[in-house]
Amino acid sequence: MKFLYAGTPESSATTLRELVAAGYEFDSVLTREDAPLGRKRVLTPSAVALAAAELGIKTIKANRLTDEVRQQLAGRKLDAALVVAYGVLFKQEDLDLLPSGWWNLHFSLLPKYRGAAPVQHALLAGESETGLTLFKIDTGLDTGDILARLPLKFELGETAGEALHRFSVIGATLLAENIPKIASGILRLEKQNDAEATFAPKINRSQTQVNWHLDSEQIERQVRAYNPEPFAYSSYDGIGLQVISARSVQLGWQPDSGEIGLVKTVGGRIVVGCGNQTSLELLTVKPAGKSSMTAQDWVRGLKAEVRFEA
RNA sequence: CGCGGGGUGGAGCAGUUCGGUAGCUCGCCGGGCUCAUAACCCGGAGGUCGUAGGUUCAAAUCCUGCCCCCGCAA
Repeated sequence: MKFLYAGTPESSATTLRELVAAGYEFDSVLTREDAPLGRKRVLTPSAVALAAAELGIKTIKANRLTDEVRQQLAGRKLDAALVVAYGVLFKQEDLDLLPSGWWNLHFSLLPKYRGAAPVQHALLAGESETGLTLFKIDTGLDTGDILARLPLKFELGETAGEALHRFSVIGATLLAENIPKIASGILRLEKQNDAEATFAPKINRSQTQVNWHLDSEQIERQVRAYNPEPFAYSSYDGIGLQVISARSVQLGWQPDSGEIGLVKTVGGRIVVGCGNQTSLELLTVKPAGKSSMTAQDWVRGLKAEVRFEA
């Protein structure tokens, strides 16, 4: 049985490493093409490409399956593919290439949170629980028939990055358990109920600015969901500031509507006034142009009182 | 050459415009006060001012090259 592994980001690379460490072998890896990254626009391979190189697995880089890529895949006589966050939809002719099918590990309990950012959206929604779903890929967006589901709880204060890493490790064991089934072809699949579907589109930077009029609990969720990418941010006096970590607190200060966005120090802790008389304690922060620092350090260097643009 | 911010005792900042040997808020060490403390008081250690070179009687501060960190944009 020859398997292909397809994926792109860090969490997918984690799953790949775990599987290989557990003794599973892949004929080849499919990942996105190198992309220009950072200030210097250096052409950078994806996390999965790096992992594959490290593990010595043949790598095919493609942002979509062209005829050439299809020929390459066909030439390798693959049986099935495990897909973890590859970031590309497949056409029927792509799916037909592999006799035992393409299987996707998705980071939610489908049909909820279909799309690119399921963990982030589950956090935003304040879910205490989400999970993993392994399904057979069809031409829709996370609409295929389900082979296995595994519910998972978020840990207290967990960020999207932390959850993603944890889930990708657990995901490797879920895949490992099901690889024999896929290989045997003896499968019992369950259809998704499309009526219950919800969507988790890619996080857009325009939505990550903190709206201090919201309840602090809601803002805390955003801070966690947008960490480590792209981070919730706010600004004051034209200076941008990323909120790396924060938590909703009750410290006896009930900010009125005129104090929304105001930064105060209460008992040595740095607190921002939010909507409905709630307040958010800033823990770690990164002012534009600076490295990340504790909120205390940030305030220590300020010259005057700060009020965030709400 | 996409735009921009920054590198000053362990941390965050000031000082750079108008050169004259380093300051603030913390942390740390020691002592005191207190039932006690993240509070307060007293004392102390700790800095090649990113780096290389230049100008000058004198450079954190002026000039030139280089390195590193970061925000935006992509």
